[in-house]
Amino acid sequence: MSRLYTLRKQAVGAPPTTPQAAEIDFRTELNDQQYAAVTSPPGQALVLAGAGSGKTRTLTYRVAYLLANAVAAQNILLLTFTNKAAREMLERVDALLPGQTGGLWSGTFHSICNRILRRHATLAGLTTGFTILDAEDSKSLMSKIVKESGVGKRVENATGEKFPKAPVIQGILSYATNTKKSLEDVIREKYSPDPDFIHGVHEIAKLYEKKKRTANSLDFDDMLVRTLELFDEHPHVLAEYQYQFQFILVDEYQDTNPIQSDVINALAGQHGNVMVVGDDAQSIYSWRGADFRNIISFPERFPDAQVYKIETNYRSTPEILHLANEAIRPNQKQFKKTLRSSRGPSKQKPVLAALYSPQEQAIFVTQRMRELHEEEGIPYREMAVLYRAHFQSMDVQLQLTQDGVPFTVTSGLKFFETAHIKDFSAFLKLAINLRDESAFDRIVKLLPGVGAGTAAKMWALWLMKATKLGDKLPESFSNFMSGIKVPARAEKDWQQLGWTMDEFLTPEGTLQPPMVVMKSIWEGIYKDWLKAEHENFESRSQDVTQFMRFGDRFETVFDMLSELSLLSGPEAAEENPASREESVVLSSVHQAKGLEWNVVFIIWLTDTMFPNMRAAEEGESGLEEERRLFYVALTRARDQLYLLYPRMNPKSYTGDVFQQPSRFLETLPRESLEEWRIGR
DNA sequence: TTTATTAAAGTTTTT
DNA sequence: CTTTAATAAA
Repeated sequence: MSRLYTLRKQAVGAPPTTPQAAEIDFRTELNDQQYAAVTSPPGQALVLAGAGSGKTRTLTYRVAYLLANAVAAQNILLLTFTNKAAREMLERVDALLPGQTGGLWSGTFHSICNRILRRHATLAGLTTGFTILDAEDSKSLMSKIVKESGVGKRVENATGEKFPKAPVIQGILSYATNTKKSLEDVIREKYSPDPDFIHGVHEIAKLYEKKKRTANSLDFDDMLVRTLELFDEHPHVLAEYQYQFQFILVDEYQDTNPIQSDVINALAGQHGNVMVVGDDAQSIYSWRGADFRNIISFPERFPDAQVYKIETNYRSTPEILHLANEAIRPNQKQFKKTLRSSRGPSKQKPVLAALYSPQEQAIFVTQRMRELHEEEGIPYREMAVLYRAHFQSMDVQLQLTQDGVPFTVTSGLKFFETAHIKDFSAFLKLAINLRDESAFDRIVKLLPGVGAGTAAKMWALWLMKATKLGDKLPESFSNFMSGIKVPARAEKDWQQLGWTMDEFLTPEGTLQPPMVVMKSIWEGIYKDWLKAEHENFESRSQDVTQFMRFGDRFETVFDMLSELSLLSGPEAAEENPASREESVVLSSVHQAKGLEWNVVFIIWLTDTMFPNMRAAEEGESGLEEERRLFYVALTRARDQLYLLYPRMNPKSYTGDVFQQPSRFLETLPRESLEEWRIGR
């Protein structure tokens, strides 16, 4: 006879009992609204926190509060938008309650799901060494499928219209997955209602799915999908996690999409202790399936939910806040809330300036930054340039370089996405997952005389051998590889590669630690390839050295790779040594979410760029999202804000084009702005 | 048939 | 600047 023995519910509402808890005075360190949210009883809670209102602080103290009330760290799950946000929050909790966060799970949905899948790889139909396809990997896999299958050609012949390219198909599949809509609906809505198209994309999707399974690899969306499948097929696994995560906290809830919502619901299970924090006005990821109505409908979906509002803004000057409030006002769909500034009036009103050209805009930004730095002593790291799209930062980058102002770009060229770093890590990926087609392709195409055709033939052979081996490491890579034919001029390199990969193995037949493996790759083969391939060998080899330093932190190649693929833009940039120095930040508005600076320049505020023309064409909902994005941009600034746009856009072939100022600028109250006329 | 080279054109936002 | 398309060469 088994017996159910229930542990008493942790008393969350009870006064602090541990000695550490006594040291945190929650009442005085938080304002009334924050305090109410932090001390919320178990159950569902929605915290609506305006921009700059101490959202992170609230979440941090909530975690501390739970810990202080004898909730064990391993019973808490903290879901954040970036891994960096998770790390920072834990550091802050650790400052409040030193050494008590061990065992707490935190990170993005993707990293948490990845962690779960690694633990139950076999149950999920994978092997422990499964690899992750980043956006580029899955794109090239997809285009390979389109070419190989001939589906594109066939559909084009049948319809006379162009078949979508790999990135478009990928976008369609991903959107369908994230919104849980049917593929058919999404194609109709986003592309074409033609049955030939729908059928074609379906076919591609199937082949793509099959290829991923054969390759023992997952793309980003798969991490969530496969976790949910795992829970579905193995209820005891789900139960284990439901039991573990007694308290779930979700940051940036306004940007969660239906599939992420499913993950939350699955984990919350019976206890339902879920606190979600967000701001509907800052929902900017609808194109990734997020729906801000999620946050608005939360109280309806969970009738017992407590709702807390946090409305005091500690970040911005009243002028900036007033501007932001006015900017978002035209949006019909929003929670009404009044953000009050806790600060006194500023000495510098927000500035609006029209520049003649993008170059002049860049000169203005650079010159003003240098002034603020040299005359007012504002550190460079306290200044940022924000824009709607990466390419809009090019002029500024050029000018900053010319004038010797140090800067970091948090988007665009991401350290881990540069060709040489991806090449380098492909060796590692292949070592832990012999079936990784993307990695194989990448490596093999580095050989002289090997292109797509030869690579495909080699892959067929390789896969057969790997399958025969059954996911174990070969005893000798060189033997394993010797049976595969390569073109005459690649022969020497191919052999060398085999010998190099032999060095990956320990005498016991397991994989060496990351540093040993990476040294082999570098010394054994990649150094020479890189030297032959690129002129700027020096800077690229420094990147590789930096990458090896990153890898040295991990005990196994497994750990290293699973972390690697999940690093997002801003955090990946931090691995780049240049970014740690004192430097100005250039960032897309999306990536600036959750960050703040003393001085913010928003550039390219013209009517085709911001709002983005394509988004504006989507109608009112598209425009509202652009407006929220503008709101996010404005509320990043603490003290000084510069709104800039060029009057003229010089294009190479059509000649100069006049620019309309952004329609968002028209609704701003003039009395809160200072217009600067720019002389030359 | 496959690879290497050269010319041309086009760019939202990202875990 | 980066990716794709067209052409030359092996």
